[in-house]
This record gives sequence, structure tokens and C-alpha cells, in this order.
Amino acid sequence: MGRTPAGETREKVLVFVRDRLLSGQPPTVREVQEALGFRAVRTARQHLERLVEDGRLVAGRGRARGYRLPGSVPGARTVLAPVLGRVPAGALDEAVEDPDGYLPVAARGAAAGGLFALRVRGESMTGAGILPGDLVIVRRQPTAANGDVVVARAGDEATVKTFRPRGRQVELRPENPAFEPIVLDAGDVVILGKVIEVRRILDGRGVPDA
Amino acid sequence: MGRTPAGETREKVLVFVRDRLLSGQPPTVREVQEALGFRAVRTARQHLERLVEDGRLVAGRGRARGYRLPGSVPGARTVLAPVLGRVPAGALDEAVEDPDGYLPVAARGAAAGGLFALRVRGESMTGAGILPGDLVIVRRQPTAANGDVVVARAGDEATVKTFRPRGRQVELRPENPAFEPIVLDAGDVVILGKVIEVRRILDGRGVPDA
DNA sequence: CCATGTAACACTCAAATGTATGCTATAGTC
DNA sequence: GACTATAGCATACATTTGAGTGTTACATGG
Repeated sequence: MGRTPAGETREKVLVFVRDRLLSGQPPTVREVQEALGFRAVRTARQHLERLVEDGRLVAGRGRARGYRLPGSVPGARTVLAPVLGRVPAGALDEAVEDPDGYLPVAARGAAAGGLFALRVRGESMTGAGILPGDLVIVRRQPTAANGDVVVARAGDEATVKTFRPRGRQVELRPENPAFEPIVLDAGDVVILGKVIEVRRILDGRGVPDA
Repeated sequence: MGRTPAGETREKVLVFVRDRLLSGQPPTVREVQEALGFRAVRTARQHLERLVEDGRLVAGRGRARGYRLPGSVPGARTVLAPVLGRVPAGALDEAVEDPDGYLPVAARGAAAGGLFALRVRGESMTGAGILPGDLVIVRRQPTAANGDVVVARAGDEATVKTFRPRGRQVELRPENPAFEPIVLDAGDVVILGKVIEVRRILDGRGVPDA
């Protein structure tokens, strides 16, 4: 019945849809209707149509839950990387089964399945600004370039180190003078992936006073 | 027709579904069918049912694209924090108008509008693991606790420092012995917000060989 | 007043999509 | 061989859900 000021409702529709999309749960038209309190499906759809017209949304014709964020909209491509509780001792895929949670990562052309996150233990990489407790976001790949920070498995243990190829051998170098580099035959080292991002959550704690 | 070894196909189904979910595009049963090359919808559904039975997926009964990952609802809420090109010299809201981009941030109870991100310049915080070029995610707040890493404006300049109240004065302390602390009257310092997260993108570059 | 545009409603239809029933084939076990 | 479990197929059915048609109401500008 009543009307609301021009455009105001549509903003709310966009916010709702965007939130749902970013949280990985695309809404149906009827869910939009319900969320906004419309009594007609058509009303929700009209708003969605207008948003598409204005280029603020993209519609997948006919598909269920087909609305998407347009490519130009930043953050449109956010993928969720599973946080693996332990450093994977066996196959990566198994570790992904039971993640500790997920981190939103701006997809820079990366496939969703190709990313995972790990919590860093130990101080071996403090020289590279990677502190204990930090989260590293890793893109799976079986090889690495000289200088890449990688997650590698040598024997049973998996660690975060700088990758240094040394002829037939491989050096996994800590970035902390207190730690010794690990040098192994190339065949004994399995590269799990490359660290593409480091994150530190310091929501609660601060820096201890000196 | 042919059969595949026990369980093997189901793993592929799980991988496919999980990838789609993590990229924010839940699949339909028929999309699973097609992706795996089944000729019957039922086959795809049987695998999905088994995965749900085993607790590896969660089904939303009857809803379109209703399969979800179990446990932690992925990305319960992701908000987008605008990356401000320059450290805001004036009002924050104006700087937000034209951001350099957006970062997806897992909302830990934070409101969407209350977050922004800045790129760190200078080496004054390397001791806290904050390097030049790092992105800090900031929650707007006018006050801070002792030890918080804050974004504060003193005069025209805005910087990232550790917050140390000193009676009527305030110390903005760099975490690097090469830099001198800034001590000002409390009235001359404006707290723009508190750093709740630090990020470093090292997609391309590695660690220079020593 | 009338034309125009937006907001909202009620109802209907059709496509997309989840769900169910029944059947065939291969492999392993007793 | 009989029994059981798994993998797969074909088809049908029911619900969800996107899309279409028509109507009412309330502003605003000419």
C-alpha cells in the first residue's frame, strides 16, 4: 500500500542481496520479498530488475538464485578459503574435510578450490614479518620459484619457509637467524603451495607495553 | 554402465560441490550430474545423499541449490572494507567515497560501515610485524586502549602507531628503535580507529635472496 | 485536472530443480 | 550359485522459484 521515498527501498534490496551473495548464499526473489516485507513477489522482482537495469546487479536468466554482483563491483569475486586446523600430514583434500573455518579472500583470478589457509606456528619466519599465530593463505601448486614463501612437506612435517632451489637439492630457509635452513634432495620435498597472503588478527590483544 | 572404484566418484562429487560453495555458487543436483558426467539425475543425488549421511555435506530440504558445508557456516558474514588511497587528511567519510578497492573481511560482529583499510607507508612498525606496503584493516573508533595499534591523526598527518596514554598526554609509539615516539597533548591527537587486522599480499614477489 | 513515473499488490504460468520409484550391472562374500 | 552392497540408468512427480499480466495508489510537474 504505502510508498517509501524514491530509491530508498531499492538500496535496502541491494544491500540485502549483496550481503547474501558475499556470504555465499544467493537469495531467491521470494527471499528478497520476505526480507524486505513485501507482500507481492512482483515488487521484489521489480526492484531487482531495476538494479540489473542500472548495472548494479547481474541476472542469470531463469536460473534459481541467479543474481550475481557485476564484475566491476569490487569484492564481487570473493572466495572462501578453508582454514586447516593442522598442517596437512597426508593428502590435502582430506584436511579440507574438517576446516576450522573459512577466510574470505579477494579472488585474484584464483580458483576457489586452489586456496587454503594455515595458522603459523613457531618464530622461524619472523624476519619476513610472519609471526606465530598469523594466518597464511596458500595457493596450491606443486612447484615454486626462488624466493617464494611456500608451504612444504619434508617427511612428516609441513612448514612455512622460503623456497631456495640449490641444484638437485632444495633449501627451505627460515627467515630468522636463530633457525637453521633445511636442505634436502628435491625428491624428498613436496611443495604443497605458495603463500600468497599473510594475515594477522589483532582484534583483542594489543602490543605489550615495554 | 561402467562402475568406478568404491568411493572414488563420491570424492569428486564432494570436491566439485565444495568448490562451488566456496566460490559462492551453490550447484544444483543437475549441475553435479553434468559436471561428473552422469546420465541420470538420480545418480548425482545418490552421491549427495551419501555425503549428507556421512556428515560431509548439509542439505537444505527442498530448497534450490540447498547444499551447504557442514559445521561452520562458511563466511557467516563477510563485509567489504574500502581501501583508502591516501591516509585521510580530512573527514573520513569523504575519503571513503573514492576508494582504491575493497577488501573482504570476516565480520566479527563488526558493522560494515565501521571498517576501512589503509596501506602502510614507512618502516615505523616493523617491530610489530607490520611492513611497508602492508594493508591494515581499521575499525573506526574515537578512543583506544593502552597497547592498541591505532590510526591516529596528529596535525595534518595520519599514522599507524601503538597507542600509549601518558596522563594528559598521549604517546604514539613506533615499533622500531630507529624511530622516535610522538608525544602530544591528548587534545591534539585524533584517534581515527583501531587496527584489527594486518594483511600482506605477496602474490608476485618473493623474498630476495641473501 | 491530467500525464507521467514510481511503489506496491494479487494472481497466474512455466521453467528450474529437488525428490521418488523402479530397474540393470558389476564386484565381493559366503 | 545365492546374497548383498555399490554404481549407475531412465522416467516420472512435486515443489521451488523465476517470469508475465493486470491493477491500485501516491506523488510531481505541466
